[in-house]
Amino acid sequence: MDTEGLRSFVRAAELGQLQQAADELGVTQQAVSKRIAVLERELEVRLFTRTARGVELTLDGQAFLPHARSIVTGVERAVTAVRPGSRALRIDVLGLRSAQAVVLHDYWRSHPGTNLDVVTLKVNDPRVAVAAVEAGDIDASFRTVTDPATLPRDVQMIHAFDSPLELLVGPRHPLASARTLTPLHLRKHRIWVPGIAPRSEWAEFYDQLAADFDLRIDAAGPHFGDEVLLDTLADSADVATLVGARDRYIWPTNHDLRRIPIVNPTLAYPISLILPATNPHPGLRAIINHFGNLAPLPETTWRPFWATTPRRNDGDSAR
Amino acid sequence: MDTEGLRSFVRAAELGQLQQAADELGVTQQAVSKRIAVLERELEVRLFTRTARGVELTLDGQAFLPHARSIVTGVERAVTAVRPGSRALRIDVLGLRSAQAVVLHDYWRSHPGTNLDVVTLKVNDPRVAVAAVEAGDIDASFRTVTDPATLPRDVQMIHAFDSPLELLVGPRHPLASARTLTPLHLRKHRIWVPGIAPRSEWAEFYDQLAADFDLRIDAAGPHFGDEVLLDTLADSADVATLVGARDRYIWPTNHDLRRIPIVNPTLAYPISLILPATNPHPGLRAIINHFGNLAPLPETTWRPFWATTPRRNDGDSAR
DNA sequence: GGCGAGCCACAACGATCAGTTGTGCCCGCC
DNA sequence: GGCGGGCACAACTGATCGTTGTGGCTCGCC
Repeated sequence: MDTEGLRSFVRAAELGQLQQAADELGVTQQAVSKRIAVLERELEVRLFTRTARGVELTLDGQAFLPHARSIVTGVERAVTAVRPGSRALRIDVLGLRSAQAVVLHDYWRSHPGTNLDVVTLKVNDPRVAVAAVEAGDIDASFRTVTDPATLPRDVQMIHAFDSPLELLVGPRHPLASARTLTPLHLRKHRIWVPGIAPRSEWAEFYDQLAADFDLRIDAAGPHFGDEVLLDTLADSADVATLVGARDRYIWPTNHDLRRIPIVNPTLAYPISLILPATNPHPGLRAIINHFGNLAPLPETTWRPFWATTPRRNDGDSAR
Repeated sequence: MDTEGLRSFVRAAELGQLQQAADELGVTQQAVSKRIAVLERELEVRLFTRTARGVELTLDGQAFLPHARSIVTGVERAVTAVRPGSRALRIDVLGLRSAQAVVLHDYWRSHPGTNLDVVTLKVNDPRVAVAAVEAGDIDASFRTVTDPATLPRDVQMIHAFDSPLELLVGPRHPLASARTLTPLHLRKHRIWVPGIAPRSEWAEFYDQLAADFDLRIDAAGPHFGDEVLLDTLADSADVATLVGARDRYIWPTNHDLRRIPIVNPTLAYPISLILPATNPHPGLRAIINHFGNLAPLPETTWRPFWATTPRRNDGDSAR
């Protein structure tokens, strides 16, 4: 099916004449007539009744019209999503289940019609993200560089929001029945956080966390996928892991895992946003404002060093 | 833009290989490669990075994919909407602002995903609606035949719901400040209901209403459109009209019109549904059940004769 | 390092199709 | 009856689609 044919059909239905539709579309009347005929042959249905003064929708045509309209507008949206220069707001997230994606989804649901495209860089390296922002391939990235001094002049990083951590354990784990936990409760228990690249910001985060609270965090080892992780947790009586409270990890009900909030202090993973220092995409401002609507964390919240030292270009510069 | 190209793109993106996508789609790998190339040329953007083991989405490809998906599913929905035999539930209403359309819209919003097409027959004659139901062009019609005996054997009419009437007046009308009215209050006031075809069920309805309550209902004269009607009402100190309480007539705020409910007795226009007596569209049952959720009217409600005499095949036969 | 397997792109070809011009038909209107 | 507006059919041409054949590339294996 050809979308030009659909566009012709929609315009012809709206104008009631093939002739006018043809003029608008910059083709001959015969071409529009042919396009409609092709559409009708494809659908094995008559879309218009031809009259002396133009065309009129049949019942099938009436039923088809709204669908055709939505396809045509869908095509327009699809084109603007990638059209260089005038493309939709494009933001890089770590994964579609991450807290970042959840927050973006919340924003999008409360702002229907926003032209927002959520993508994930193939290379898991904040420097690549910075380069992509600098090059304009993406408008913003939810990644973190722990040393803001390494940012190019035309790229800035701002604090987006904090993601409080929760303990995720299986039913046989000794902490499984707790309603809340403090970091001190986690001592001596093995916390397994697979798939952390060495020297990444998560590696730094967990290193600091382990040092500050004397925890046993096992951040080495490969990650065989969420399924394996969840299966392991469900079966184990002594392994737990940490997840973001806003993450949307969906596990099958048969896993019977528990999420237990950690308080006194709350442990926050700071989510940053990398964006151009000058002329960011206009749609970004509303999203950054949206971060302010998220439930704030307690004053006592623990954060890694790079979120407690002053950040370059924080806050106002993006508004 | 060709929707087959979009379908190929979607499948290739999902499978990560043009080859596999080609096999599934029943064409050669080269054809899929070409389709993608055409798409890329059209969008002036690279959608895939080609690797030795297949293809991988670029950022632009990631941004484009969900849009392409929605277009492809839109095409499928559009086709099933008109495909004879397996088409969407198609219901004829008097107009998109009528109470019937509002109730259908309510239903559709509370049952997302329902394949529902709302159409309007061009010829405003219940006999045409009956014929269309009989022929299978539509699955049901919100029209009324005042004499059920005229229905063919394989077509039935059931009572759908009642639409209580309200008075619609401009600010200068003497009844404009009333909060509710009884039919007796309407005596001596001119009620203008344009566009009523002689001998139609509305003509009968208003004739009976005028006779039973001694009202002055002017149901003759052509209808020049809702805009003219609303303009006239807004300016006039002595003309009023009747509208259904569930209708969704949207008027510009500058019209400053008032809707005044009529009670003691409530005046109900009965909305009927014409549908096949045997094997109605399976989706109809849920809609008919939905009518039961509407707020019931008082026992004392006034109705025209054809709604107070026993109706053929009422109620259970449709369940 | 060489080689085969798997995958994608380019080339050439035939069939089909889209759009153009020219023309005829139909209907409503003067 | 003649005219005007609008749509459909016919014939033609250039573009396009899908096919077969082929080459280049990368990875993994011996």
